[in-house]
Parts: sequence; C-alpha cells; structure tokens
Amino acid sequence: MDMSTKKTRGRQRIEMKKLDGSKQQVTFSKRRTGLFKKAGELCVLCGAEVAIIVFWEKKKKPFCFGHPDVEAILNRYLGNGNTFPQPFKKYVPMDEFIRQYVEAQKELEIEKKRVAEIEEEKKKNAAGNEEVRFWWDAPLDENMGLGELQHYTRALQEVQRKVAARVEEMMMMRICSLVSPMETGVGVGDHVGLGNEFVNQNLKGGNGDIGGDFSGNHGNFGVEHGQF
Amino acid sequence: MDMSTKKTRGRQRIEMKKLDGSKQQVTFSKRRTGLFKKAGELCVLCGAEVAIIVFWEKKKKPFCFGHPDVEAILNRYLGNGNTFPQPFKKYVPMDEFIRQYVEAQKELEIEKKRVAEIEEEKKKNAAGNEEVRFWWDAPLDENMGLGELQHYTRALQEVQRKVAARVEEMMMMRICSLVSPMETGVGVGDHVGLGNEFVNQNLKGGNGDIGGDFSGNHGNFGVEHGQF
DNA sequence: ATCTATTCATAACC
DNA sequence: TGGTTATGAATAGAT
Repeated sequence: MDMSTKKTRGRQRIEMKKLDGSKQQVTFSKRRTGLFKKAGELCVLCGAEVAIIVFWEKKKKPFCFGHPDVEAILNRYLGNGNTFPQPFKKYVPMDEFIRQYVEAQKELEIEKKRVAEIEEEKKKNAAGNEEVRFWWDAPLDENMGLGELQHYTRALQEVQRKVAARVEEMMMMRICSLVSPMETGVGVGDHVGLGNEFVNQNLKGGNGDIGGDFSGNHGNFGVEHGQF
Repeated sequence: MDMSTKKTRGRQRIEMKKLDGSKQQVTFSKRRTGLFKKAGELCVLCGAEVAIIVFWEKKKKPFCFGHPDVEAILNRYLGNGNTFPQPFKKYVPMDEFIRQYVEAQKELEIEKKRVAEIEEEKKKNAAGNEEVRFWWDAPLDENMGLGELQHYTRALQEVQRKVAARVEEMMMMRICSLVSPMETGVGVGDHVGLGNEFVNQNLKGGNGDIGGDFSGNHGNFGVEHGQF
C-alpha cells in the first residue's frame, strides 16, 4: 500500500477526553450537526418528539433542536400534569456508588497523608532549623545526576497535575452518578441502575409523522442556533 | 462472494419515513441509545452541556439525557434558575452517601488549600534563604533528596494509576451509554430554525415530570427513562 | 467547506 | 430484550 498516495488517513479513533480548543471547535460543530440529524431521524422514524439544548463553553446562547419545537417539548416536560418522581432510594443499586465512594475516600486519605507528611517534615526540619529545612532541600544524592533528577522532577509535576485533574474529574463524575439516580428517581420500581439495565417498555404505535428530510440539514425541525 | 453464506444482509439503507409499530419499537430503542451516547461524547469531547428530552408516542414519561443534568440545562435555558423548579434537590432528602461525598469534596478542598499554604510558606522561607521551593513546582535544585523523591514518585504514580484506571472504567461504563462533566450558567437561546418560534418564557412548575426510569445511568450523565 | 479512509452505528436476523 | 454480522453512516484528519 502506498500510504503516500492516500489523501488522508481517514477517520481515526480518538480518545474520549476533552479536546483542545483547536479541534474542539470543529468537532463540536460536526458532532452537533450529527446529533441533531440523529434526533431528526428518530422523530421521523419513530414519531418521537425531541428537544435538545446544547450549551457550549461559556457561550451564552444554546444550540437547540426541537420537534415539533423546543417549547412544546419543555412544556410537556414541565407540564403540570407531570408528577414528580418520588424518591426511591431503596431501588437504587447503591453498591456501585458505595464502592466508588470508598475509592474516593481512599484517594482522599492518600492526599491527606501526603499533606501530613509534608507538614511533618516541615515541622521537624523547622525545629532543627539548620541549613536544611526539608528533606527535599537535602544535598543532592550522588547517585543521580542533576539532569536525571530534573527529569524526575518534571515527571512528578506532571503526575501531580494529572492526579489533581483526574481527582476533580472523578469527583464531578461521581456527583453526577450519585445524584442523578436520586433526583430522577421515579416511581417505585421503574428504575434500573447502573449496569445499564433497561426499562421494559411496550408500545406500538402510531401517530403522525413529520416529514422532514434530514439529508443535509435539519429540515422541518426547529433548530435553534446559539452562538455568536 | 458467496452471498448465501452470509449470516445477514448487514445494515440496509432505510427510507426516512415512519416505521411500522413492529420495527419502530426496536429502532426507537437502539437509536435513542445511540443518540444519548452521541450526546455524551459531545459533552466529553467538547465540554458541552446537553439536555435531551424524548417523548415517544403517547408515553407519558420522557426519556431524558442530561449533563450535568436536565434540570441544570433547562434552568440555564430558561434564563434565570429562579423560576424553574428545582424539584429533586428539594424533594429528595440528600442521601447519606451524597452527603458524605460532598463532605469529602470539601475536605479535598481544604487539603488543597493547605497544600497551597504550605507552598506559600515554603516560598517565603525560600526567599529568606535559598530558593527552595516545593518539589512539584520546580526548577529543581540540587537540594532534593533522591530517595525521597523516588518514594514520592512511586506513591504519586500509584495514585495516578488508580485514579486513571477508575476514571477510565467509569468512562467506559458511561460511554457505553452516555458520559461526562461541566458547569452551569445562564442564558436564553435564540433560534433559527424553521417553523418554530421561540418564546423565552419562564416556566415554573414545580414539578416536572421526568419520569421515568432511569436507566442505566451509568454515566455521568443523567439519563432518565421514560416509558410506560 | 470538501474529500477520503476509517471507525462507528445499526438494520437484519437469531 | 439481547447478541451477531455485514453494511450504511458519521466523522478525524488533511486540504
């Protein structure tokens, strides 16, 4: 295969993590379009009514999709006829949450210990109050060259940064996991918890269709653009 | 190619029109899942906040997707979070785990501040004497003890590994269905879109029905299932 | 915005 | 409601 003749590498698998500003912009645009298209197709194929609101970064205005229109969906959603879901703690499989929570606690412990150690060292050294205050101030070990040591230092910095970021990300995720089930709780027994259970549903159907075409754009669907 | 040996014809192009009850059910289920997944990816990749509400046929309860959660998005969409009901939070007594979790978060914050303080103090001392800084911030100097440094390196890496693994795991869970993180804001949308007027209005309600069940909330995304 | 080469989502089937 | 498979689609990367 003469790779050099290929015009592009084609679609490449990407890591599911936040993109950098550069790619983010184009990806957001493409995927948002794709998402709305999918929504439109769902409406046409299944006679569903869908509303999608997308806020991006600090942008004030949201990008919206709605069929028949966003307001209609929201009204129905918020509609007075709606009965609020009742708490259903006992139906939520807490095992996973508990496990995650415990993990979080352990990690927190590690963090705390680290801080404690630092303070301990600090105090100890301060008491001695000599030339060397902290262990890290100690003379460089002859086993490692400065260059290598610097390398390690940079590595540590990076690790520390990542850990902090990860922990935060994790915390956020966990919050969602923990809260959502409860908040969305609905009547007894309707939930399914982690692990992707499914809700059993039966249906048949029928009702009007919408006609739109989605081909290129979002035809008859209300697509509101945010941005600017 | 021996077509007769093929197990299936594979995916076939379908007309974009309403399906019959039969296929509709399965298609709705599959595509809804796919839609939510896409939304989750958009959130993760671009740091977007998305809310999706799907009503199906006569079903009373909608299927929802939301990150950070539907309510947050709607609040932002509707303008000020005031008029919008904050249903769940009030209704659902914070579960013990959530409470503890929140506390853990606070603790983490405190720890961070402590680290900052120590760092600050450290810098102060450094100013007074040498230019000693915290090991993670720096241009390392010859004072760092190799042994300690290695110790911390290992410790941090271990933590990092665990955290990463956990996050990865969670991401997987979610991504498989849905996924990820972010903040809140305020703003009302403007629209573009065919046939839809947009009226910015404050709905209130007090209740929203969300109903359903919550399917696999595997994700960090709040996914609420409707059905019935 | 266009254009591929690939990965991904899914219509058919089981 | 769940898998499996062969294809149609969506889209990352490059232009």
